[in-house]
Amino acid sequence: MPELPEVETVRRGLLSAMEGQVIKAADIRRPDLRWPFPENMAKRLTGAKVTHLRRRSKYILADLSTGETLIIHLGMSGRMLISGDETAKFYQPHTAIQKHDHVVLDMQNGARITFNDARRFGAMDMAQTAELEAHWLLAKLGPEPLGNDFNEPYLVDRLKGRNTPIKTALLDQQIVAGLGNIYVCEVLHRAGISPKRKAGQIAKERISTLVPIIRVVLSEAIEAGGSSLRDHRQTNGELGYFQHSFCVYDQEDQPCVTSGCEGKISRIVQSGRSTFYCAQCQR
DNA sequence: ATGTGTTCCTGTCCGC
DNA sequence: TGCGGACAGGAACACA
Repeated sequence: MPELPEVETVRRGLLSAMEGQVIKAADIRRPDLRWPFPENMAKRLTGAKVTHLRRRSKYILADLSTGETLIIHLGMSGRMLISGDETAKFYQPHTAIQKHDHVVLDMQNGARITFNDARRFGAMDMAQTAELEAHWLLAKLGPEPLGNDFNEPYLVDRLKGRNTPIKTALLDQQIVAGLGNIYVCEVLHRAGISPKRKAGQIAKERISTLVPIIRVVLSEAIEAGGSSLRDHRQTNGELGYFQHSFCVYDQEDQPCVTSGCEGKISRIVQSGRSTFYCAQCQR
């Protein structure tokens, strides 16, 4: 799925078509994604103005004039595509419904937002905006990696005593919210830390280096429009291009790009997920 | 409380 | 070509 940079790319792409605009009609084409859609979702969306379009971790949050917020998660394969937006830099005409188009929002300004998700690991829910932070999907999330609450003392403290590998710890959304498999691999490579090292056994000076590296990697990826491997698309259908900057992810058997390193990228499996790293320069 | 493995679902790719 | 198995940007859940 989209990790934080991909979700942020999608949010930015949706801004001009959605923020400040009224939802004219909502077509909910099946009863559920990962979970059932909320009661009367179409009715609750119709006629509402989107006052703000925000992001929390990997969730897109559309605050509505009705006092509710639409919560959107893209899962592994979710896309949001815009058509019919006259103000768009790259105009896309409407197309016929495609396979796996599950939700279609028609805006008063003529723009259409289509949520497409082949694997249906995505989700949508609605909640009172004032009570959003208590929503079960959001309540336990850790701090935003690009925000001030995520800092060196915080991370050192949260990893203290943890017996799980650092790779697994950084994937834990309760520790830091927004990293996924790609960016954790890339971050650990830049930090020169082995993904296998127990989180609680890494010197605090080394843990501290992770904070700025996480910020830089995510920021660079957002700048690049995210990473498109299989599913991720920007809202105009364009690919992201951060995948061309991968040092380790999906680079099994490639030579390590660290200057002076003679190593080769390995793939291992941790907690059921692929980890890519260089055993030579990541210790 | 922490750590690990399974599960949801569809599509694609690789080897035989 | 066809078929089976592995694998895919996530994360809730069940269990040790």
